[in-house]
Formats: sequence, C-alpha cells, structure tokens
Amino acid sequence: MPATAIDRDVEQHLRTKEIRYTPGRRAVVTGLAAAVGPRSAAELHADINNLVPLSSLYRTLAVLEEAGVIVPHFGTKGLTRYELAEWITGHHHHLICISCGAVDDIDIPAPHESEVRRLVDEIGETANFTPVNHTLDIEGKCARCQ
Amino acid sequence: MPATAIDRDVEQHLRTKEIRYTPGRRAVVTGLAAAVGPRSAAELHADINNLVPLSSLYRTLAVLEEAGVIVPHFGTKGLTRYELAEWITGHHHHLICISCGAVDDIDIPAPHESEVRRLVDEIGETANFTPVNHTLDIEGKCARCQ
DNA sequence: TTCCTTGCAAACGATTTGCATTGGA
DNA sequence: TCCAATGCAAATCGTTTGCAAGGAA
Repeated sequence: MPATAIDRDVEQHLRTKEIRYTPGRRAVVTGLAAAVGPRSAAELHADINNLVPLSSLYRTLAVLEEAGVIVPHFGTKGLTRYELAEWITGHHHHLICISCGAVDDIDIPAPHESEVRRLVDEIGETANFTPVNHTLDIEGKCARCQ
Repeated sequence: MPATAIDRDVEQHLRTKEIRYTPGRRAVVTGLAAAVGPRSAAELHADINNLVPLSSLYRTLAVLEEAGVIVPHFGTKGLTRYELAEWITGHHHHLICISCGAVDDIDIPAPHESEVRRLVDEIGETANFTPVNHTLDIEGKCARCQ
C-alpha cells in the first residue's frame, strides 16, 4: 500500500518503533511530503481535505514528532508548522524574503555545511552547551524582489 | 529621567517617530534591557512586578515592535518572546535548550562571526539572493540540563 | 479481550479586542 | 480640549485533554 519512497521509509521507521501507521497518520505524512514548506495543523487539515479532525490531527502530529518523523518549525507568531525530519528531506536551511515573505529551502554545499557545524560545535563548547541541531536562516531579498 | 544609555537611546528614537515613551513602555524596555535573553509577555509581566496589566503589556509590545525598538523571537512552541533590536544590543545569536526551553543570547567571537557572514554572503550569491540579516540558532542542551 | 486510536466537545493558555476611563500635550 | 494610552473583562485562536466508542492485534 505505500505509495511513495517516503511513505515506505516512514512505514518502515514506525514499524521498528512499533507505532502503527494508520490511515490518518499516512495522510498527514503524505500531505507533508506534497507540501512545499512547513505546514501548520490547520493548513494540513485543509491539505488532506478534512480527512482527519483537528484534534486527531494534533495527536497525530505529536506522535510523528515523538517518533522523529516530523519536526516543528516556529517561524510565525502563535503558530507551529511541521515538516518532515531531515533524515527524510536532507539537512537544509531557509532563505526568508523580507519583501514578499517567501521561505525557500536551501541546500548548502557540503564544505560550507561542515564549516557551519564546526563553528556550532566550537560555540557550544565555549558556552558549555551541547548542540543537537542548528538553524541558519538568511533574511534578505529574493531574486524576484531585488 | 532616562536611567540608562539604552533608555536614552530609545527615548530619542521614539521621539523622532512621535511615539510617547510612557512609564509603562519605559518599564518594558527597562525590563528587556535587564533580561538575559528574549522574554515572553508573561515573563516580562513578572519581571516588572505586575506594574502593567497583561493586556496593556501586549499593546506595548506591539507598539515597540512596530517602532523597531524590539524584535519578536519564535523559538518555543506557542510563545513569542521579545528582545531589544540589534541596533541596541548589537548582533548576536541564540542558544535554545530543547530540554527546559530557556533561550540565551550569545555573542560569538569576531572571527567566527565574519566566517558566518562570509558563508552567508557566498550562499546568497549562489542562490541569487541578497542577504540582509541572518539568524543562527543553536538548539541543544544547556549546562543545567545536561 | 486488551490496547491503541479516534472523534467529539469541553477546557486551556496565549493573545487580542471593545469599551469606558484616564492622562498628557 | 483632544487624542493617545490604559485597565478591565470578554472574546478569539491555536492547541490540549477527558471520555466514550471503534478497531486492530
């Protein structure tokens, strides 16, 4: 029944954790896989055509987050948006246009990425803080808004 | 009446915009200036000893944000925290504890900072994007939560 | 049968708003 | 005087939870 590679990977991932991959959960994952950027509960609810009531959707999001399938993103006032975890989508950063508000995912070249990681580790060490993840968001003007 | 340099700068800044620097607003700015990292409305409310009721506090925060004195930070689920704008505090980054939720400001050494800026500029060039600002948030475990 | 999952409705916490009052310029 | 700022209470919005019903193992 898995429709896509992502779907199959998630199914496998959940099986090893003995978490059921129910139709509602599958719908959410599929919705996120189809989305361009991070989606809020309400947006997902619409995306999957009200298939799952909001309260169940929230519970589904909590389960998937706990299972490491999705990751919350706090970029907007009073709203949590979720996206598939980086082991599915790959590590990436965000370009945020201050003019039109668009958010783009961006992959940066591996050498740059490891430079960032090295910096982050160094900073953490100095501050007695154990880094688990980092977000490098770049705000500026996108190509269309120059 | 301005007590600190920050207070004086903000007073001046607001005067040019013809926005009144009332006692309530001054209290919020002073509270933020005294704080270690970004503060939520509720935290500030406590910080300034309930001097300003929450509803007015929220209005004050909106005014100060609109005026460019403070800046919102979305790092934690369901909460908006504010901090003084960078023209007041200087450029800095954030350490976000995934365990207790605390957010700390961190200055990183100038060489590191210019490395980051160089990276950001290079990334922008590649993506045909003009960087104006960047945020490097590091999520992990703080000293107390190790 | 025994859990886990779901749906509904009510509860919750953060934030916003309407409205009447206060207070500076 | 006049408009902005304030305080209170009620409303709103996103999210969470209690509880009873449905479904898979």
